[in-house]
Amino acid sequence: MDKAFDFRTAQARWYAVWEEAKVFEAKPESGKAPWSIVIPPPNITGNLHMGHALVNTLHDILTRFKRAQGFDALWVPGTDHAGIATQMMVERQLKAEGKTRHDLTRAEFEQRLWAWKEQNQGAIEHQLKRLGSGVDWTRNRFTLDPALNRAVRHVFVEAYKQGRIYRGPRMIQWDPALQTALSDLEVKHEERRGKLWHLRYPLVDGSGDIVVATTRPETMLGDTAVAVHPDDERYVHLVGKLMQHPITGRQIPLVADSFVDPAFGTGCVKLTPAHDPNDFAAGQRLKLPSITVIGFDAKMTKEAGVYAGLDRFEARKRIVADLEEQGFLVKVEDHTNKIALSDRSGAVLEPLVSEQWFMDVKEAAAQALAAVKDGRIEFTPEHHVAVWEHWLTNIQDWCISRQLVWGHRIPAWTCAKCGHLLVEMETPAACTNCGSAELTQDPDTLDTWFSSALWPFSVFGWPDERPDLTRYYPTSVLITGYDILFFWVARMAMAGLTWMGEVPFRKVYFNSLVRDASGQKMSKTKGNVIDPLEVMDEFGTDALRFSLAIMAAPGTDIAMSPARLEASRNFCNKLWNAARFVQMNLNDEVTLAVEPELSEAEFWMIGRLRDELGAVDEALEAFRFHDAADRLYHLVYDDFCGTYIELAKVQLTSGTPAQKASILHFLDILLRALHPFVPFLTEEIHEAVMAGRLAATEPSLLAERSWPVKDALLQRRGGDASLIPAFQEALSTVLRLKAENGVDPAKRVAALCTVKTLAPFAEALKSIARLESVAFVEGDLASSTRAVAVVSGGAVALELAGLKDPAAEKAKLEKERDKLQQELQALQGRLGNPRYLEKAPAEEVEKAKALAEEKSARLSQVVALLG
RNA sequence: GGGGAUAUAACUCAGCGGUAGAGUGCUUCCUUCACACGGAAGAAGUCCCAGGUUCGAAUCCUGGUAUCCCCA
Repeated sequence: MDKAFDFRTAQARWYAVWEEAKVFEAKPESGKAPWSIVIPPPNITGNLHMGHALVNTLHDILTRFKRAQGFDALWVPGTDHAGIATQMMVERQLKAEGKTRHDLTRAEFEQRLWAWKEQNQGAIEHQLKRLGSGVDWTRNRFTLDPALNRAVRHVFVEAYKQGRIYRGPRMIQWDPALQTALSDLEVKHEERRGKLWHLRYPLVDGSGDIVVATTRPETMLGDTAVAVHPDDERYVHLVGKLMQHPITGRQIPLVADSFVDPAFGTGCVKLTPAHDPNDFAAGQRLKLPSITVIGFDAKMTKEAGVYAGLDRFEARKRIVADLEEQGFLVKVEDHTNKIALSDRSGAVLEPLVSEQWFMDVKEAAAQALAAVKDGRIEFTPEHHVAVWEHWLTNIQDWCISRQLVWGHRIPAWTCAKCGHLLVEMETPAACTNCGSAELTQDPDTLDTWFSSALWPFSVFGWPDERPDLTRYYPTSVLITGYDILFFWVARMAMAGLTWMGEVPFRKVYFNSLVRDASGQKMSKTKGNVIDPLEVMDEFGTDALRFSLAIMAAPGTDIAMSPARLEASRNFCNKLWNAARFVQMNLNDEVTLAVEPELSEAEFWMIGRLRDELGAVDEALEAFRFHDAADRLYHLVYDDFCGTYIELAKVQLTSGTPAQKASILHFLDILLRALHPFVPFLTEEIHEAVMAGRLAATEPSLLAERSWPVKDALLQRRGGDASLIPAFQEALSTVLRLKAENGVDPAKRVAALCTVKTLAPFAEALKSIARLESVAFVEGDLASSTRAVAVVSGGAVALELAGLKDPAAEKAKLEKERDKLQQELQALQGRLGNPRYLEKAPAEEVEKAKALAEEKSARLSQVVALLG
């Protein structure tokens, strides 16, 4: 083995080997219990970023863990067609060629889109492999696959028949830049500094004026009323009167509706049902006409008269100027208002009435809500339940049609002859009403999330009955970001419950956001993006994965930093070198089949492994990835390398095969436990160390070996393992005395110890602390030629002749005495409190008593040394 | 306007009723038979503030303050 872990070699080799051995393929015939998870399909436009790296690392850890536990573990991969994002990319490409999509036929444009998909899909898949993601590539899916299209059509047709999907004119959020409708979720509200214009509307009967306040004067051309609150005493007597519109001259009534906020502006608002969601609703309640003055191109329509053809913002300026000139502008105030922006294009959205397809999700929402409330779906962290509840109880119908080409085409046809609407699974040849063959398919496609919602069952072949579907649905776990709680998680829950009659996943883990070292969100404009691909080249994939895992505390964002990555790289190298040390001291006789010889150090190590791996197991089941990784880190660093190998060095370098076998076993157990976290490193070590030493029944790939928690060796108990902590204390105390007294670490001095039980560790102490001798004696160690310190159960001393500084020595002891006295006082205070003795658990009291005794013993030792 | 989260060592964060923890950084020392991507010793914290519950609170409750996120 090389002196340092060469992650480049390991990363390049193993993925192909695992794939070749079909390690990641589901084994439905295996007779094992199924465990399944579906990937949150990355966009085909995507490149691996830290968010992907985190989600997929966690997926991979769980999947490898479950596979090792003996489940038939399946991780289904796939990619998402990402309607808007992809179409934007291709349109940009066309623009570079000096064209727009309208220069192409629909078929030609579609061809360009597919070509782009073919070119780019491979990138993200390759990057997932680099990360080590053990997905079942034989089950790879794409959201526009014909099979998945069947699922989409099936749902659309069935839902239409049931009345859950309908078409109609509604007010929707229109993106003038992308020329499509959006759903409410794709809208971002942003605060902007604007104006509040106060406008005078004269009453027709000449009895005065009404002053309305508006943030959007350009829409006034579409006014069909002015509204006040029905309880507003200032205006109630005027309700029903007519006003003359200051620009159009049209006569419009003053109406009352309780949606008006009397405190806003003047308490009078103009009503423009065609251009504002509130006004649209009020217009319907009050049966007001609706006049559209802004078109889908965001320009003023013919209805806008002299302003027709102007851009909406230009029209605003002109209208305000004209009003001012004609004396209708009362005043202008500064005003911050929330405006609706497109999450995708950033354009200011225009609320417009438009003929779109909608899905009524009220019933499904109620089901999804119930599933979380009654525990059929469990959330980690739990607090997302509150958000889930809030959203699902206030849910609106979902606008599912998009004026895009890239996506699932809506399976609806209109008959040119009789106007009949057909919604069908298969493309109809003739109108079912009049028999005409002149049918035109709806040009629109469905919201990308429509197909994503079906993902947990469409990937298994639904609506067809497939063995995979019955075996792997519902999936076991979903891991995804909380930012798509509504977009995706909620919709999958609703779809699963509606179409499968069963939740799509039993547990949902919401992963954290990956931020930069100072906790800032990563963004290209800030220039603080850490690219996982670069990290994998610089620190290694295993270091990246381990860093992500050890920081993945549920509910807390991850601050990724080079320092953390370095720590993980060092950890990988540490494990590598421990393995290297073991490997270089083995001969062919040492195999995992050899019965290990166990002594105190081994029993101690077994105890550590048993405790910690048990905790790792629990942590993984509860999605406490950071806890699991942290325990493994310390198990390797402190316990295995720091303590055990030091103690077992003699056995390792010159012991019997039986003695070496125990060390080999421990390493084997650690490799199996760490494999889900750092698969490349551990597989590489496994090959270097375990090849030829595995039992014939064991798989030769670590990726196929079992989870070590139930390993027979870990069940062994015996020996006085509790001596090890005492030994560690004695050792570090000796080293401290050397350092404090300025003794060169290499200088061999004589040591004395009053803790007789540590006699068996004399040789270990001598060699690790580099002492001349260790003598076990009784009585007081105090002497002017010795540096002395108290340890649990006694004291240790170094013979230093003239080297030490008596004053400093005394000060140290006095400080320790004071501290002990303080601690003892606190403990005795507690133990002297009758209410404590009465109410605290007996176990606690016992612990406090034992501790008090220990402190007291130490204190008398210190006092004795001080003379 | 409504909802949620977070405040712990210089930095980034664990812990979340019973004696304050990690990684990094810092100080001092060590090229000792795997590892300087290493080893050893050490310094460093009114656990945001104020009340309350409790034998006992960094940990639970209430109210502040600050920061962040989501929804309208």
